[in-house]
Amino acid sequence: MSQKIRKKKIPSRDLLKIYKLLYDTFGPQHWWPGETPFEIMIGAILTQNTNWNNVEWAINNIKQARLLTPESLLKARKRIPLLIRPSGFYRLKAQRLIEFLEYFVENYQGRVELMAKKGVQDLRKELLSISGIGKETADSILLYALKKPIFVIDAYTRRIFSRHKLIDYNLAYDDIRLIFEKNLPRRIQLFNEYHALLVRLGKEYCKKNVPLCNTCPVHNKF
DNA sequence: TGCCAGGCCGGGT
DNA sequence: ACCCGGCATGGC
Repeated sequence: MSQKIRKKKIPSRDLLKIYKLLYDTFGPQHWWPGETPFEIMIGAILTQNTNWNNVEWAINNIKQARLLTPESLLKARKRIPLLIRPSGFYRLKAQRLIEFLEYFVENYQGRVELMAKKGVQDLRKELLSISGIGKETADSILLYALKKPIFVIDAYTRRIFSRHKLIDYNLAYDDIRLIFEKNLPRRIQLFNEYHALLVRLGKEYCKKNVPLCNTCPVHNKF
């Protein structure tokens, strides 16, 4: 039997309460872990279903090859699979990177500031039209690279909130996203920190086959 | 050692 | 509208 769908909306104060609890527990997470918006974009694609350590390894390979710019990476497209090999699914991700790079260079000259001029909803549609960029990847790019007010949902978010019976695990991505966006102040920094804190909590306490332990800082707190 | 990691796509039902 | 197999490496 599947979990009951929560019928009442999650009150805004609950979401803020959880945020404060996480922030008080873990402190600022300084996300996204990348030095430039472009590096963040690359990382968002490479981290799909992949441990972040492997992604860092891959990004460092690109850096050491001095190819961490849209144009240079696109020109060296044949080297991409080998460079990003540690991040897994490397042939697939090489294709995805190339598709994104072509889009980025052709439409915005590979310049973040030009891309960021466009409205968030238009950008989201554009990103989602690229094969290999789904909702979480698009939203990560929008929030962390382009500083747009979009709340990123990931497996940890879904798992944490469903285990605490605040949402149905199978609720659609955008439905979960809108719960956060509608019940929180529309602030970039809040969206940034909240998602990062959820990943932090998830990594330490909410892995796939490990039930939430009673030392989880959120356990029985709301 | 098997399971997992900050998904996504395409084909089948 | 779901459901599933495939994609791949490295850490524990």
